[in-house]
Amino acid sequence: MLISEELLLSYGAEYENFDRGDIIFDEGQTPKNYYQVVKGRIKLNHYNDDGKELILAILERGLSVCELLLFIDKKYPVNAVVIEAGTVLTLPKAAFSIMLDENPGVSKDINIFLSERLYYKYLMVENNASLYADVRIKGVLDYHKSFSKDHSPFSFKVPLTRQQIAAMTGLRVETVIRTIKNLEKKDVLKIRDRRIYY
DNA sequence: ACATTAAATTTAA
DNA sequence: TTAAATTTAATGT
Repeated sequence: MLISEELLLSYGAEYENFDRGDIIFDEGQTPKNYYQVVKGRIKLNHYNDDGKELILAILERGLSVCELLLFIDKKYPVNAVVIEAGTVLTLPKAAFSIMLDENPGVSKDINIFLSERLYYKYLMVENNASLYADVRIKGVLDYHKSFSKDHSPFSFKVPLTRQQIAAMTGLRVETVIRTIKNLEKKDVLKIRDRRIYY
C-alpha cells in the first residue's frame, strides 16, 4: 500500500467502483486526481498509428495510477483502463498536495516508490530494445516478479495473459506463446493450467 | 527469426 | 452462451 487508506480518507478521498472495461482517464486529459487501487487491476496503454496496443504498466492493489503527473503540469500520455473490476480511492489534486505538505513521511515514501518504478522502467526499456523475443519476455516477467516477495524460481504466478505480454513487449501473441514454450523447455519457467510460473 | 492470416479449441464473463 | 484468450499450422518478409 503506497499511502494508507485512513490517511487518504482523512483528506477527503472517496471510493469509486469500476467494472471491467471502464476508463478512469483518457490520453490527453488533464490530471485532476490522485488514484490508488484498492481492488482490481488497471492497465495503462497507448495505441500507436497501426492501431497496435502498447501496455506501459499494469497496476494492482496498493499501487497508485500515474502519480507522477500530480507533480508536473502535463497531460496524461496514456489511457487508464480497468481490466479487472474493483475499487479505486480518489483524491483531488489540491487535497493531495496539502496532504504531502503536512506529512513529510508520505512524501518520502512516494519518492522511494517513484525511484523504484523508474529503475525498473530503465530495465524494461533496455530489454525491450533487444532483438531477441526471450529477452523481452524475461524483462516483463522480472519486472512483475519484482513486486512479489518470494524470489525463488517458479514461485511467482504471472498475472498476465499472453496477449498482455505481447502488448508490453511489442511482439505478436503467437511469438509470445512459442517463446514461452521454449523457455519452459529451458527450465526458465513452468506452465501449469496455462498459467506461467516464474 | 518473427509477422501475418486463418482456423480450431479452450476458457471466462 | 457469446466473447475473449489460447493454441497450431501454413505462408510471407
